[in-house]
Amino acid sequence: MNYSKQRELVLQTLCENVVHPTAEYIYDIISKSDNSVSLATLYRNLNQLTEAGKIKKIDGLENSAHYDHNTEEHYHFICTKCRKVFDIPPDVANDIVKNTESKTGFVIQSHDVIFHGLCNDCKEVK
Amino acid sequence: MNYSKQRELVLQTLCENVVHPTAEYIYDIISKSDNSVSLATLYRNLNQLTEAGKIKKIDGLENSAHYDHNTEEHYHFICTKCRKVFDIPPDVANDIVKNTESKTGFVIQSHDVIFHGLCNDCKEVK
DNA sequence: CTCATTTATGATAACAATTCTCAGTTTATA
DNA sequence: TATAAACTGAGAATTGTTATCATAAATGAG
Repeated sequence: MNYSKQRELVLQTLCENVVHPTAEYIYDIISKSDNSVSLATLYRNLNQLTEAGKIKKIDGLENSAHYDHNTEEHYHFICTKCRKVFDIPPDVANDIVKNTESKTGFVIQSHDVIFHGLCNDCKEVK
Repeated sequence: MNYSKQRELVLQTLCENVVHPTAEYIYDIISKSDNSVSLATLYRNLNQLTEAGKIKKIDGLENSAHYDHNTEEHYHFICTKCRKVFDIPPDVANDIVKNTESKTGFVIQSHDVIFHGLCNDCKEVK
């Protein structure tokens, strides 16, 4: 993978955002800055960075993929009301991989956990 | 929800298939039979049945949604080689909801777990 | 039964997210 | 500093899914 200004900018933009943005969101942020990255290049780079393990793609949330600069193992929670995405530490399901492998015999390469529900702000309001 | 021949057929086709088919797969099967259901009706009915809790939609696998007639709590494993989808019993992560709720304070309405890896057939072959 | 209302259907257009194509540009390297 | 490899932008193409709308089937009160 060669260096490119655009890829650098994509990665940097993702890292600066604590939220778990979609491609569209990243595109909007970059477009508002002085620089710019075309949509095709943005998607290409998100895929390449994911492939290279430098970022993580989160599927299964709404219609479009979200991206995460945090590549450490962790899970996600999406609030069904405000739609915000939160990180969940992996120790809520400590032996999930070991248990599944021993129960099935399958080899597990990765796993994702997505919770849906109400975050602390939204659960208060009726 | 009124009765309809088409919805009945969609549900029946899904139940007869142990695999976790996509809309396209169901459409192909139905199309090969004497009856038929238009694509629009198929999607409409899959959504309605999901809404009514009679089937389950599985997001986060590949590009398109898969559907499951098993509405009991369970997880899924997709083989990265043969692309087959397997059921995983929920007891591989017994207290995952309780742990997450007590750790975060969030109210969890649902959660999904998806494993990626090699199934028993595919792990043998190098 | 039979008409009115509601709900469902098929055909197809529209849509959103993403990928592909390709000619031109940058980057790395010999 | 020339050459090959990798990257880019613009926009067309693809894919999965939803919306539109005129017609048809299901329901249910009289």
